[in-house]
Amino acid sequence: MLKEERHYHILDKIILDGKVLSADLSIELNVSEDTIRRDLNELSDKELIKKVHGGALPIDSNNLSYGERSNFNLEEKNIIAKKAVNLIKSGQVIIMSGSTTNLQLAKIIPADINATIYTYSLPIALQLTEHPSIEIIFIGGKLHKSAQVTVGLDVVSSISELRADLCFMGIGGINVLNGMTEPDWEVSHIKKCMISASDKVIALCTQNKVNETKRYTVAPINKIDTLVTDKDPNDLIFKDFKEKGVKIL
Amino acid sequence: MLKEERHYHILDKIILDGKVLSADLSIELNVSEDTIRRDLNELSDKELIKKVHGGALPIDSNNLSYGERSNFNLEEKNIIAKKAVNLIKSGQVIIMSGSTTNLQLAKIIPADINATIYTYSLPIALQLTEHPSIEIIFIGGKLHKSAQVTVGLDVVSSISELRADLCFMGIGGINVLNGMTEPDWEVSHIKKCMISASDKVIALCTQNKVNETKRYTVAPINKIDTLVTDKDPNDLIFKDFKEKGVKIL
DNA sequence: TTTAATATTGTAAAAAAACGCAAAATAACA
DNA sequence: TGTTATTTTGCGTTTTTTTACAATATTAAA
Repeated sequence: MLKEERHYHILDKIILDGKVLSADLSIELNVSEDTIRRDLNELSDKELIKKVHGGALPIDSNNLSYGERSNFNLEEKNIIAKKAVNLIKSGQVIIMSGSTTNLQLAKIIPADINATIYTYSLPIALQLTEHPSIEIIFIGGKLHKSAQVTVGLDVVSSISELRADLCFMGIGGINVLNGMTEPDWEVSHIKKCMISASDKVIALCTQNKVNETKRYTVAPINKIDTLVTDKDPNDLIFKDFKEKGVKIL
Repeated sequence: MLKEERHYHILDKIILDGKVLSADLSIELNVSEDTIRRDLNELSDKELIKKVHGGALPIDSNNLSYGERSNFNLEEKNIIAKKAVNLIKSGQVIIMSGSTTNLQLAKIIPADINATIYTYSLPIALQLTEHPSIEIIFIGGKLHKSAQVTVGLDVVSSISELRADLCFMGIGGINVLNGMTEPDWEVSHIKKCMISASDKVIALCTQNKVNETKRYTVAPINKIDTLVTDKDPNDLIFKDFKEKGVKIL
């Protein structure tokens, strides 16, 4: 086994177990404790772990990862995600659709939030596994390969059986007259279920989706509680939405 | 063999095995270690691999999941995967457990195979989305973060409702007397369901799991149809298994 | 404090890398 | 075609890295 492999193994184990013991690692990796100590010293020099008597501990960086990430991107979807993340409170049950905006949102949920999130998107679920306290329920079904989400009757029936406080929904198009619309029939159906399963519906919506209309209807405009957008909420484009009782963020 | 060919070979192997050793490559490609080192240097200059003492590692190993990275038995698991992949035929319905051996298997399913695969492992599902014709059904439920698989009652009940031809199962331990065993209660339960849902059970098993016994029983030895291993099937260690009617591959 | 576990330091041996050079293969070109 | 330049490769030598072992010092815990 290569030295770097051992290093990765040690880092993984430290994350998973919260600590490592030199003696354990020596047996596990089949090298002398001496070598392990040298490994720990190197990792410690790189400030990746905290070496202590008998082994090593993780370097505390809970807020680091969050801070690092949230500084990074300044694109539209991130603006939306940053606004939307404030709507999440501990204890809530949340459904997320499979949009990239929701993926960005999943990345920036603060570590101290403690909620249950239902999703049918593989990338979002994977992202959420890095969060320390979110409970993730993956909604199973037939996997749509390119979109990496599950679809089909299983998904529909699973969603209809649950109740959520919030539902974060990416949208295909939105428009005062036709409400929310989707280009894909199956997705439109799933989103209908999501809406009726949730107390509040939050639509995540980049500027370019406003006043678009797609083939299949999801819901009339008044079903939406809050529309989160990358633009100024006071923009004239949202006037009609406001009159229908939709909050703009 | 051309230099470029070697380069492709090295890159392939690094993706598949998670590492390469200069010494191995030298024998495998029939050139001196010197040449291999020069190859590795070039690939490393192009930032396609990470060269380390003794060989090289993939460059993006830090965004791999726990299971994919800290995985010393990858070569053995690959040998198993290569044997097991021949058992897959078009038209079959297959259940896969969440082991890394199954992940390796998922990577090498030939493109012309046309089957339906049920899984409850996020990494396996994600891997399978790259296959052109496999139909993937993801079994939903509560997500176990570090293992990146769904667990719980939802999974159990989903599995009990289906029928499969084959079931590829990673195992915690195996032993003629106690049969298949698992260290985790929930997993043991899920695997029981998998077995009773499948016509044939294929156990994927590295040498070191043989004659191990874990806390929870999954099934007696005669429930296993085929045991796929990285060792020679004629090894004496498998004698007792054969007498119980288990095929060894 | 005493004792057992863990660290440190120095050393030696083994493995691997780097270097320089020359032979061989390949490409370039008159 | 023959000649020359370039690339590729292998080999011996030197240097560096990695590792284990032993002796000694330090730490933590009973």
